Amino acid sequence: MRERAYALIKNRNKPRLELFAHRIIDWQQQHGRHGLPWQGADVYRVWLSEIMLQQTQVVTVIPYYLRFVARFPTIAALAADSEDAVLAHWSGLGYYWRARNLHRAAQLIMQRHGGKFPQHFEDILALPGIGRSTAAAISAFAFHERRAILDGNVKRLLARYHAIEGYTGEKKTEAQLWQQAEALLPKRDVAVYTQGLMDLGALVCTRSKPQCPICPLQADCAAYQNERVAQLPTPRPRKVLPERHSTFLLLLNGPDILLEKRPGSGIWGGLWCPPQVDPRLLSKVEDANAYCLQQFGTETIHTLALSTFTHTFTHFKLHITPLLLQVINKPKQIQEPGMVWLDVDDALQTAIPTPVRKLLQELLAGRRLV
DNA sequence: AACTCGGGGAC
DNA sequence: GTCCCAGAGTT
Repeated sequence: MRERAYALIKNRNKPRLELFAHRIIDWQQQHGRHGLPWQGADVYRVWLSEIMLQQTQVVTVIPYYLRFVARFPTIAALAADSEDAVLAHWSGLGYYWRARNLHRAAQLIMQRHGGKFPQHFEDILALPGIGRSTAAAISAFAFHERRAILDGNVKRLLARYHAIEGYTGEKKTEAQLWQQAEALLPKRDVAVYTQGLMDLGALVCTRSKPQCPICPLQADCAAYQNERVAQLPTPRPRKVLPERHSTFLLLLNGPDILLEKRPGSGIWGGLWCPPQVDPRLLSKVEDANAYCLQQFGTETIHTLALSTFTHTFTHFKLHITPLLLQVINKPKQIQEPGMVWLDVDDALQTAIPTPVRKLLQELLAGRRLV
């Protein structure tokens, strides 16, 4: 507290905008995060970390990041490998278009930029999966360029610091926040400053129970002065989640299960899933046998409905009823190229979404593969 | 401007 | 259960 007061007096001749950055940089060097695996790494690793960290917290990302760089150590290695291999290493992290864009961008870098990650902001921004904020973060961290980021942490921090009202996802509010983010940029030490903003948002200016007493911005934080910290930023408008129902057809032939590749766009794009069917098409469980015979040419000798569970997405709830179908044949001729019979153990190593992974693991644990 | 993309941590 | 996280792309 006394140190901060002294800092304010000591820097009284500095312009106020510069003082903000100075406090962030000072705080980062003393209290920020320094041991993250991508900090100080090459631009490929900085890029990868920024993509993985979109809408995903640091603790969740770290194990995925380490496995990913071990498997794909360079842009060239990433570009040369298959999309399936990339998705398999993304399996469970969510927002799978991030992985497909990453893979596509790696190939574009090989073509357009001779395998060297572009250094110019406009070229970085032009890569798929990289928007304004991510391009700025890469530019700041890897190239020490003076660019403003605006991620969830910074939005919350600035909304409080300037007491900006309105949902931060709203265009008008976001425009104000971008303007502030640009205005507050320091002339130098942009990498440390950017990391400081993120860390202060993640560690001190948290969504709930922010640590205002130890915050370096407390002295002139508008929300703190007005006792509006708990009310800012304005929360996202509430809305009721629509609900959908789906039956997962778990076709089992000995140790093998039938999976099909989902289309590139939409939920779980590019991932492998058991065939799904609208439960309204099956008036009774046995209807699934006829359905599978017609669709896949399989003859079922035993059918068992497992208990329904719910998977919640950002915009809807999915009620999943798994239907276990023991089949006695595995048609040689696969109708679609996007279909495959896989040993359940192998299926767990491929690109599957989390609810499918949980189902397969329960299947193995329950020894229901007979 | 409004929607669509997962999954998990924190509460 | 709710809310949000190192957001971007599409319409």
